[in-house]
Amino acid sequence: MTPDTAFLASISLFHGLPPQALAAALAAAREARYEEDSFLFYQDDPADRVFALVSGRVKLTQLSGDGQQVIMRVITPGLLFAAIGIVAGATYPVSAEAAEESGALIWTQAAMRALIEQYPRLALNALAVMGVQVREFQDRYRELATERVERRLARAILRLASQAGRKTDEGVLLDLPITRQDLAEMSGTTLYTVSRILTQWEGQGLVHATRERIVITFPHGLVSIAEDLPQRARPNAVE
Amino acid sequence: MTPDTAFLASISLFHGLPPQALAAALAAAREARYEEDSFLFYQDDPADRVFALVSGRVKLTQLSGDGQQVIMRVITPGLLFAAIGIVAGATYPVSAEAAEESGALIWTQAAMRALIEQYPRLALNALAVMGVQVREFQDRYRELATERVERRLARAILRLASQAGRKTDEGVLLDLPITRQDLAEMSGTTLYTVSRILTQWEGQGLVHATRERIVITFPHGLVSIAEDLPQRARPNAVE
DNA sequence: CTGTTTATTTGATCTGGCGCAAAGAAACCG
DNA sequence: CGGTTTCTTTGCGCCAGATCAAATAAACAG
Repeated sequence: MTPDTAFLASISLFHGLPPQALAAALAAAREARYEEDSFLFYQDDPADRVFALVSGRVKLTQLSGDGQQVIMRVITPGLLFAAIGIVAGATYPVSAEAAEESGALIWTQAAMRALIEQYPRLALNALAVMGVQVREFQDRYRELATERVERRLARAILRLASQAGRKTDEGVLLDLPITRQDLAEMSGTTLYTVSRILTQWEGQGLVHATRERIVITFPHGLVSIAEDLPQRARPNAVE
Repeated sequence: MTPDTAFLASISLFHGLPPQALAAALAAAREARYEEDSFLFYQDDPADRVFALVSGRVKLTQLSGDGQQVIMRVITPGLLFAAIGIVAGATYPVSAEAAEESGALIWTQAAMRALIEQYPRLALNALAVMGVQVREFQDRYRELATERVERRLARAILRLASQAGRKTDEGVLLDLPITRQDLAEMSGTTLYTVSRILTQWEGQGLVHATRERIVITFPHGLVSIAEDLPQRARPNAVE
């Protein structure tokens, strides 16, 4: 499970870099393990490190003044996060919590800046990574401002499926433990509403949801809801 | 009104750069004028230029599939926007529309990349600019997911005041024409609700709102609402 | 196996704020 | 200046979805 340069090459931050750059990056990183429910860093901590997940799952959450929590992203292996740690003087806008036993590569800000100095391409890659994030949050912001809960939930689940979906004979399993509360925090609603919508989808044969486990049995149906296409029920579904 | 290097130095992208870098940047830019209601670029256009506003006002808006519009940012002179244009292969996530007659400096992607090559510090500055944006949208996303309309509207108005507020003897004037519809699109609600809340605030002596014009007569009251402090009405307000 | 904790469902109730309609009111234009 | 356009207000009905309460149900600890 010790990461190699091939692993690094799969991380968007390192795309297009020469082998010796990958080797240097690997040498500059340190690896750390985190047990379930432990925190990698907290919101408002000085952002002085950059992370890449090697194994496990990490949730990035933001807390409001009155204690309400929102899940910003779920990190799966191969993803870079806390990229803001490259920038001097910043603080983390979210907290990072291991949803299960996890391993991560860590670069200090100094190490990352030294790498950038040597391989300026890294800075452009980092800009691209940030750009994707700006876009994603603008999109999600608009969704939240203009769209119904059902559609937002469909999108949240499809997003999860795209990064942690595993094909089984029953359908696409979301390969991470996820509660109704988590889904609510990802789509800006309440666990009650999530529960009701899932029950309804279950009746339409779109998903099979049990405790902390979601299987998408008819992905096209969810896509229809997310995109607002007309027909929704699964063909042959028992109504 | 022709911008000089002093103007460039005030733009966050160019912070800490040596004078000759500013001169080079100025030489690499071209200036353009836009009349009211004209578009600088459209959402989903290839992002191949970076802009800095010299004069006027520009609205960055995002349109959803079914035609609903959201205002992402209001750009005032001295602000950099469309920074995503530095990154190869991206598209603009928003449209940019001149809210009044405006002037902007424009760098092509090629020009900007050449500058970065020469002054790598630029890349780190660009990262910082993007980082601020990621944070801002994450914050606003959470607000939208967890907070009431009244508070979101208070925040939207205070945000506008911080970048386009002008002190008058009546209070802080939002120095740009802004409709109820605009405010609704900035805070994720409808123009009806905005109108009602403003009327209510007017009664509490917090603001003075007329056609396309907002004066904050008791800023502390708005802050109280934005931060959820207890007392709200203006002392001596006529109820 | 049993008690406890954590997650889920479901009914009942309530309400913030949306959407419509219609009537001002201010700006704009020929 | 008179007609038109644009912006704003306000009453009214309504409903998506939040909130509350309580009953399962699944996992877990000892």
